[in-house]
Amino acid sequence: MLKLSRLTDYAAVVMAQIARYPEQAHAATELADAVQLPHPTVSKTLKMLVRAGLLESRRGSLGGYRLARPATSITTSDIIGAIEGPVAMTECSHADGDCDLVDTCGVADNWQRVSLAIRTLLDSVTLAHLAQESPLKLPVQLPIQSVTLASRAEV
Amino acid sequence: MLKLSRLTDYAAVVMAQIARYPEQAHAATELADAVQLPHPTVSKTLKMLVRAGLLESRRGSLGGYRLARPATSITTSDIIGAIEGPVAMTECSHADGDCDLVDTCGVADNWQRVSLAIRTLLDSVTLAHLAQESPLKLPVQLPIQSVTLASRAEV
DNA sequence: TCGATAGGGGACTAAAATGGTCCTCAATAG
DNA sequence: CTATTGAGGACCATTTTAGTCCCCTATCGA
Ligand code: SF4
Ligand code: SF4
Repeated sequence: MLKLSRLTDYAAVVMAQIARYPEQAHAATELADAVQLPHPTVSKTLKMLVRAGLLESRRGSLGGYRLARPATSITTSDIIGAIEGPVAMTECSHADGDCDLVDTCGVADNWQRVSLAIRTLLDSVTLAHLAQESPLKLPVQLPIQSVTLASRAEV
Repeated sequence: MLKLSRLTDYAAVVMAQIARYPEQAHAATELADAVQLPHPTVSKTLKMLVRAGLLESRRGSLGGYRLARPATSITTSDIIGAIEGPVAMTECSHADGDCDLVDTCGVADNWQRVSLAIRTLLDSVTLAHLAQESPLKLPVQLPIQSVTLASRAEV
C-alpha cells in the first residue's frame, strides 16, 4: 500500500499537536492524553523525534517537548525520515541501498527519479500545513516542481 | 522508508522486461532468467499481475504472459496496486481504512491530500517511462500537476 | 489421443519488521 | 532532597513479507 508505518502517523499527529501551541512545553503524558494514544508509545516516538532533531526536550518538572524549529521549516519528509529513515521507494534509491540487480534490472534509474519526485513533494509540505485543523478552503498552492523523468519524445 | 515491497519492485522489473518486447509471449521461466530472480517468486508476482488485469496469460506450449494494455496506459500505481493494494499513505487514505483517531487527530484530512498528490504523481508515470533502458538525460518534463493541499477534492 | 509445455491456485514456512510495554537511570526545578 | 519528566534500551507478541512447493488445468502439436 505504500503506506506510512503507524508510528510515523503517530509522530505526525503528535507533532501537529505540539505545533498548535508552540510556546509551551508539552509533557509526554499530556500529549498521549490529547491524542488518545498509549503513553509509552507516544513517548517512544517523541524520543525518536528528538534524536532526529525535530524536537527539543527538557527534563525535570516543567519539562517537556517543544519544536526545535518553526513549524514552517519542518517538513513531512523530516518526520517520516525521523521514524522510518529517509524516503526511498526502492532499495537502490537511498545511500546504503544494495541491490544485486542494479546493473541489470533496467528500471533502477527511473525509480530513483520517481523516488526523488516524491521526496520533493514531501519536502514541500510542512508541519504548518499538516497542522491546519480544519479543511481550509483557501487554495494554498504547493509548488510541486516538475521532475524530470528520462523519457523519449513520444510522450 | 516509505518503500515499495520487494515483490512490487520485482513486478516492475518484470513488467518492464515484457514491455520491451510487447509482441511476444514471455514464459515465466524465461523472465526469471532474464531478470536473475528465482523462478517461483517471479511466477508468483506474474500471477498477481494477471489477477490485477495488467497482464494476459496463455497456457500451454507457446503460452506465456503479455501486456493486457499498451505500456503507455499502464501506470506505476497500477503496478503497485496490483501487488500491495491501492496507494494510501495513511490508514484513513483508503476506502477500507478504519482509524479510531480520524475525528480527533486533526491531520487526517491533510494526509489524505498528500496521499492523493502522490497517487497522482504515480499515475503520471507509465510503464513505458519505466522501461526506458538507459538513463537518458533528455529533460522532457513530465507535467506533474500542482496539487492543492487545501482544495476539497472529489476524494 | 497423448504428452510436453506452461500457467493457476493455494498451502506452507522462515525470517524480518512492527508495535507496544517496561524498567532503570539522569536531569531539573523548587 | 524530592517530585517530576525525559533518555535509553531491553524485551516480547504479532503481523507482514518473501520465498518455496505441490498438484491441477489448459493448450498445442505430433
Ligand atoms: S530498481 Fe532495480 S536496482 Fe533498484 S532496487 Fe529495484 S531492482 Fe534493485
Ligand atoms: S491521519 Fe489521523 S485518521 Fe488518518 S490514519 Fe493517521 S491518525 Fe488515523
